[in-house]
Amino acid sequence: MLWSELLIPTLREAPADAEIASHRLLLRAGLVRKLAGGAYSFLPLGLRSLRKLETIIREEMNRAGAQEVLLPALHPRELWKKGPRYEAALPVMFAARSRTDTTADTEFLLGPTHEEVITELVAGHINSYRQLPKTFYQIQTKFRDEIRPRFGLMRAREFSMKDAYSFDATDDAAKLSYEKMYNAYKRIFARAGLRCVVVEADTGVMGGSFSHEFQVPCTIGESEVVFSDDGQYMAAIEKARTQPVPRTNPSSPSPAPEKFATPTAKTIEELTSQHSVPACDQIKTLAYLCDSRFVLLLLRGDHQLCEAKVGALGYQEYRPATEEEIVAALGAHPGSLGACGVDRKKIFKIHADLDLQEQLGMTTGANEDGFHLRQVDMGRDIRPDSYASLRTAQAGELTETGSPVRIERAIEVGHVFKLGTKYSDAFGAKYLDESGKSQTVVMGCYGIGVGRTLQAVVEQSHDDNGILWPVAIAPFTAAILQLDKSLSSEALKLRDELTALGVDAIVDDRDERPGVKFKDADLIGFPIRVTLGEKSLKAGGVELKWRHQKESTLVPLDQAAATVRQWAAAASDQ
RNA sequence: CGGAGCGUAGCUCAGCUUGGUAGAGCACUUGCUUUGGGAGCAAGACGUCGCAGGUUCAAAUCCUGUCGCUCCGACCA
Repeated sequence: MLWSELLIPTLREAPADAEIASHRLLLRAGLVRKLAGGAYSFLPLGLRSLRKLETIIREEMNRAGAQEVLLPALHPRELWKKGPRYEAALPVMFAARSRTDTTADTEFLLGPTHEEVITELVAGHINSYRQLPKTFYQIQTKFRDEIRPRFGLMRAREFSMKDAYSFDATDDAAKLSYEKMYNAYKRIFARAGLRCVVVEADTGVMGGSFSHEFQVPCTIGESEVVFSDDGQYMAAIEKARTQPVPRTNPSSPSPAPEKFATPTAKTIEELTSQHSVPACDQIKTLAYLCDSRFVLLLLRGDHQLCEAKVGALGYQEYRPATEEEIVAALGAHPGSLGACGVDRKKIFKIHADLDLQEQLGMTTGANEDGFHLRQVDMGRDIRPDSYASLRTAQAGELTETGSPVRIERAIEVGHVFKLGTKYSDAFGAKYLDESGKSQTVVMGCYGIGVGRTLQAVVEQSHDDNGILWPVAIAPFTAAILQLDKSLSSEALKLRDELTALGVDAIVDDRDERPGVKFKDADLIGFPIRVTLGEKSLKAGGVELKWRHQKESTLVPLDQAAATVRQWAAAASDQ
């Protein structure tokens, strides 16, 4: 390829609306351009990298026995209504109106993901255990009406995703499929030159029995991952469980709860400062509407609710109750709420955090404005319907084995779920087993954000001058900087030799000063730079230089191609 | 959806307070010089000042509305 023929609009200055390094670099290096919020065009160089990443993904999917399909982006609304998460997914789906739509609802939705489509397909075509297992994958554009697209490709409204779906006869077989995908993912990210960690994760709206996230630790990440210092424990914040800072639990039951006036204490902090009740001795009472029913969530005063864990209780939809709803159900305003002696007819469930189990001598709201109760014993006075992990882990707390944890931000590049039968039940994906009995197919699903992964590589691998692409997904492995017009035939010959050896190279044939070419090559970050100029020829050939190293190597012109190939091959083997 | 900020040339930004003929640097075109880390000189081209209304003799500038973008938060399969 000739530089002069391609559209490579590098920018000397960063566009003002790009905040993070990788976003700025993708724009400055001329890899992508924004069309609208959350919608990006890939320019020739950006597309080359994207395609290389997709190729890696395809190779690993195929190696793991998955087969590729291409599914529509246009989904009938009826299909989603038939599925198990229509209500929950509705807010993020773009609707597409057809001319023939007559009702208020549109007939079509733009697919945010494809479990419904693939399960419907499989339900219609797989009838026998002999046809299982099967794993399908697709790499294509998905649409999500993100409330707040940001950071370029990191969270876009239109984005490329690889999704795979496994279908198995039994739960054990499904676990095997899951493991295959899990291992394929590790290979994919390793080949893409990405350092990532795998953590236990929450299944969220997707549902299912367990899942793992592939996370790239990075300060601008939007996920939080809990790591233990001894390296034994890693988990998504939505899943993490740690031991709380201990409180001193009285050894014997309290006397009966005692009401006391707290006219100006509406918060945990005010109760601590005005009435000397440590936060850890308080019960925080949060009112939520879960699947339209009133639910109380109880936490220790010094703990924070982790909303994802509310979903893990089995609720599909949940939100904090409004003040009106709270007064109607409890008769008091936020700041004086408690679960003692509440009218259970108005309250569907009371869920308490694990760290409240068997706690004695707690203080909580009296459900009467301006009053609290002390000497509250969980088992005697509140009797929650369940104890579950509800709180957010905090840095410095200990794992079960006693190692302190820290919390780091990370970019979620992949997520694998063992789904179970949530979708196959809804779509009637059944098969006949060996004994002729009808069974439900067991599923798993496995996603990779392709554009996000590409950007994560840039975020993880750059310096002040630009990107440092791994050989595997660089737009071109080598850039030949032709510094003198007169050397055009030498440059092209070198390019052709490299091509013949399987190394893709771009020739910077522009009529630009050397400095411009060096700067642009560094900015885009081609792994290997080949400098060809009168000066280098006089010195004995061409200069070869790794993007990530300072020193260059002088190589005779006729050995240049072979040497570049060696370098590239060595890097790929690592 | 709450909070904050920004929309002026392809990019970075000034001008707005105090209304009076649209600016700079970079990029682009042409010429000359230069040529190993974002060259110099000269000449040139490039704008419905986000959009709509209003005030005014006169609006990039003041007022109202609206749209878009960015950041923080909430949300996130």
